Amino acid sequence: MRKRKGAGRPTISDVAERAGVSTITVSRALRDPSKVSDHLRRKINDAVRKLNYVPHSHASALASTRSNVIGVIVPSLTNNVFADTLRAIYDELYQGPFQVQLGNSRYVAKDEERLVRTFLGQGPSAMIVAGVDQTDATRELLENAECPVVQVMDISDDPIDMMVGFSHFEGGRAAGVHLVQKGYKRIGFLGARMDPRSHRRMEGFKEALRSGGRYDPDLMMTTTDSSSVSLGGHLIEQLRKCRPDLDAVFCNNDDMALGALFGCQKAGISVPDEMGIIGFNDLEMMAASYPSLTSIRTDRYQIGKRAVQMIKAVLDGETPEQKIIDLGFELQCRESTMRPKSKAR
Amino acid sequence: MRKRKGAGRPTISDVAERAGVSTITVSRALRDPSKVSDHLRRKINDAVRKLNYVPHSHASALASTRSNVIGVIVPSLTNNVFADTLRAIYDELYQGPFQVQLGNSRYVAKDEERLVRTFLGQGPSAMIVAGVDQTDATRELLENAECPVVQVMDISDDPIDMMVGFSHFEGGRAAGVHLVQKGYKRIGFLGARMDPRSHRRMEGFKEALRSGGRYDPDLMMTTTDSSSVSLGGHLIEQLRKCRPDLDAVFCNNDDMALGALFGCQKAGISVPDEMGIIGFNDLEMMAASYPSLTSIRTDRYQIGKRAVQMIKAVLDGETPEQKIIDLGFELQCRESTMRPKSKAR
DNA sequence: TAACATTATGTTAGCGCTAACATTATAACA
DNA sequence: TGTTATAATGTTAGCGCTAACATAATGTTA
Repeated sequence: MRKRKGAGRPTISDVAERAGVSTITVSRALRDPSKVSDHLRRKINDAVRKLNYVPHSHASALASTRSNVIGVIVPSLTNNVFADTLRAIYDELYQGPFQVQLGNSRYVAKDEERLVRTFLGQGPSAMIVAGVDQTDATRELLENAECPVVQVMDISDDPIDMMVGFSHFEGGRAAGVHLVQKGYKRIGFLGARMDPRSHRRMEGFKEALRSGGRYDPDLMMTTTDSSSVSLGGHLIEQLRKCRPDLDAVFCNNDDMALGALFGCQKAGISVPDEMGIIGFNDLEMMAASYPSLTSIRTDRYQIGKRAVQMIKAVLDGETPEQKIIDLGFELQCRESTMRPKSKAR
Repeated sequence: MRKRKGAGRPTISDVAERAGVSTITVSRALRDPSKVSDHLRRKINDAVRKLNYVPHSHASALASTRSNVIGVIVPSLTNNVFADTLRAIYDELYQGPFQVQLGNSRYVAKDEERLVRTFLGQGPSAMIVAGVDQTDATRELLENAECPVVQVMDISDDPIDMMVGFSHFEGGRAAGVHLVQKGYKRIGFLGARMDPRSHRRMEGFKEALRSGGRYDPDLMMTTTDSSSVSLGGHLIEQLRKCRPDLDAVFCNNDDMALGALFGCQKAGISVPDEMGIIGFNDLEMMAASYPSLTSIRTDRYQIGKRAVQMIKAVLDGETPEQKIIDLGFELQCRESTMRPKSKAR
């Protein structure tokens, strides 16, 4: 006799038998209780509890051609910026039928493409991807995907489907304007792991310096190394070696800014008097450091939350009033750019 | 006529038809190419590429009663400690058939239980859970799970199945021994979010102080607030208010240690002369700060890597030579505990 | 060359669930 | 009261894949 054994755990028919109903009634009772009479629903729930029944999600996905999986692709698992957004996504999805399928592209476009392909292969309910700089192939895959797609962290005027983020260019520009206004003269840029978002921040920053008459290409220092606190220290040391008259830096992100602060302290350079420092993202530590560090605050948690809310709305059949949500940013001005003799105009 | 439409994408029979073989041959060619002749394998691969075929993982999981999903449950998505371990898990699983199912228990035992229940409902290939302090119900679920289970980050002598981690008690003790050896006299503890692992670190620390004759219960300061840099600053300020003679602290983790450093700098207290500071985990920033911060280095990445390797081995039918892997830790002695007039014995 | 082992491929049924239609019980109405 | 709408439940087939067995093709040995 040809028999397969299954996983051994109770199935929907075990529940049905025990409750004295058909399997489809159990199925309905679990997915949409309103479709089943109180009487049977109670019996079914009893049976479920007795048997410790858990629906088999793969079977359900196969039969319904809906997976209740939301694919999320981020470029880093260790970067706090994405961690906050991820946390929001998980929080927002905690109650409810959806499960997260998380992928780490490690800032490699080809890896992202591979992940998108794999995830789409599972017929996800929705996709969330970081950034707006997908390869053409990835874009095409996502455009043809039959599910809502949200690009997060960044915005552009050409969404695949929906977007939640803020303008990195404007964020960079705000940093530049701030340093110019504070009266700093020889203003540099420290950039690690120059991904597309960092590039746009740098471009915005440059533009601000240009309009302020403070742009000096020699002071723009970038590397493809991944960002870290120690790297911030090394880069500012290096930059100061070539250009000892440097008097302010905008750092790619907060780790670098903290590193730059330590680098200055090590070299006996006073912050903010001899060196202004501004970071990006405003991680929690920025307010707690001594001196406290100026940064551009971004609301990563809110980004994740709104992305999920948009997805839920679309899956519920609603049409979102806006496809692009710009959450903006906010300059947090702290001690690290508070020159006593500020030349604010 | 009764017809269902499916998801519209190519199925294994489309590939089979195009390649002129049966579906099972396609299935074999994809899962275990060695079982199919070169000739057919080539034709099948061509067809796969032409049709852009991606196997339907749910169908596969259902038919084979194996899901290729590895469930991972961590208490925090934003804590760097788990992020490193997670990254290792993803890296190690990147090539190969396995997919990660990630859950965030947010340090709530009941949430962990819920997640374990849900994950087991999908028939995972393996489970990785953080810590050794599961509820009885969670333990029972995992013990009865028909898959390998690895508890990570911590170790005990009573594993559910397998373990990779290190002794937090010993880590705490090492910190205590170090401060005593360095000649500090009034040694405190700053602990945020006192989860079970932090508790064990504190207990080890206390024991070291007791044997060194330096234990003072009034100097042990804990809170259930989640740890942060600013909290480290607040706590040390508070502790010093009550006990101005405090001359060293062991911090729960590195964020707190960094905060304590900033707190001291703000108050004009010199580190390490007037205050020794030691953290836990040795995040990257600890070496880069000024003064650099002493910490207990733990290899979170390795923990994740080894956990996955153990799982792979077991799934390949091997029997691991050891069920408990103690990866240990390493004291990184830096400036923050380098008293000039050290009274090392 | 017969007898048997080995390898490559195929046939069939079923994994656990739900879509689509079918049927029956119940309410609503003229 | 019979007709029809509505709600509650059931029957059947099939989602896309692979386990288990069956068969055909090839190799190996005495």
